[in-house]
Amino acid sequence: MAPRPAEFVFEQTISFVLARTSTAFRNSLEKSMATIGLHAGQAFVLIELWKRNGQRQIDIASQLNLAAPTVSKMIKGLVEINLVRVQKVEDDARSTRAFVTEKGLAIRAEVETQWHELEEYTLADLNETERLILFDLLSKLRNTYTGRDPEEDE
Amino acid sequence: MAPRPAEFVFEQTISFVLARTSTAFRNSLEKSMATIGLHAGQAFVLIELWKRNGQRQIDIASQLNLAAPTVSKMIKGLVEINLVRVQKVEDDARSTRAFVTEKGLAIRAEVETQWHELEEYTLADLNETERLILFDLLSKLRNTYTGRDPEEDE
DNA sequence: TTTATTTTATTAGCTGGCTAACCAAATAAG
DNA sequence: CTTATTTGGTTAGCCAGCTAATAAAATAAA
Repeated sequence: MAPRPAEFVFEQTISFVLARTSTAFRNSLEKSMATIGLHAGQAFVLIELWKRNGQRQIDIASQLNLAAPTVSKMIKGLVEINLVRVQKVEDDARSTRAFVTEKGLAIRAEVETQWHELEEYTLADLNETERLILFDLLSKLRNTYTGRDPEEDE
Repeated sequence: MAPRPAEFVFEQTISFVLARTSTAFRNSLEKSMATIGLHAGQAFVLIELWKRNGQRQIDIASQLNLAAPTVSKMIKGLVEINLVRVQKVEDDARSTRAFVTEKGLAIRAEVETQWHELEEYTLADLNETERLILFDLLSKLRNTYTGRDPEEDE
C-alpha cells in the first residue's frame, strides 16, 4: 500500500469526488423520476422487473446490491401506486414474487425517455471515448465494492 | 440530443452504473468512518472545517453542495460528540460559525489514515493513468450536476 | 421610517440506504 | 422424528439526502 502523503488533501482523492458526484447525481435522478411520479429507488426495482418479471425480493436485492429491507420498502411503495403487485409463491410460503402491473408496464416508455434524457445531460461534456472509459471504470469500481463477478449481468 | 435506441438497456447506461456504484461506495465509506466513531457526512463537514475553520453552515453547504438542513443535522451530531463547537457571529445574529474542537483537530490523522486506506482499496484495480482519468471524469460530472465553476476549489 | 425582500438556520416529514432483531417457513443434522 | 440451522421477509430505528414551512435577522425599497 502506498504511504499516506504528508499533507493529505481530501478533495484530491477519487473517494471525495465520487461521493460528491454521487450525491449530486442522485438529486438529478430523483428529480428526473419525479416528473413521472416515481422515486429513484422505485425505478430501479421496475427496471429489474422489466428485465425479469416475477422475481422474489431477495433476487432483486441481489441484482441491485441492496439490503432486503430496502427492497421491501420500495416494493411496498410500488404496490401502493399500482405499478407492481406481489404474489405468494405456491411452493415456498416464505417468499413473494413481484410482478409489474399493466400500469407498471405502460410506464416503461416514460422512464426510458426520462432516463435517456438524464443520460444525455450527464454525458454532454464527454466525447464517445470518455463515455466508454467512464462506463468501464465505474463498472470496475462497482465490482470492487460489491465483490461481484464481472460480466454476470446479461 | 441523440435518439433513444429502440431497445433501451438501462444497465448499459452510465447513469445506472453510477447509481449502483454510488450506493456501494457510500456503504464502504460509512463503514470506514464508523471504525473511528464517525458517520460519513460528519467526515465531510470536518474536512471542510479543517480547510477553513469557523465557516458558517451555509458556507459548508455551498462547498459540499448540500442543502442547509442536511448540514444543520451533521453539525448537531458533531457537536454532540464534542468534535465541533458552534459560536454566534457577533455582527450577524442569524448565522453561527462552526469550529473544530481540540478533539476535532486530533481526529484528523485517523480520518486521513482511514480515508487513504479506502482510496487505495477503491483504486486497487486501476493503474495511474486510469486514476487520473477517473478523477477528471468524475470532476466533470460533478460540475455538470452542480453547475459549479471548475477549479474553484483550492 | 416603514415595509418588503432576502438570507441564515431550524423543524417536520419524506425517500434511499443500512443494521439489528424478529418471525415463519424450509432445509439440514442428529 | 426431532432439533438446529438457514432462508425470505418485515419492523424498528438510524444516518444521508431532500423540500416545504417557519422564524428571525439583515438588507433593500418605498
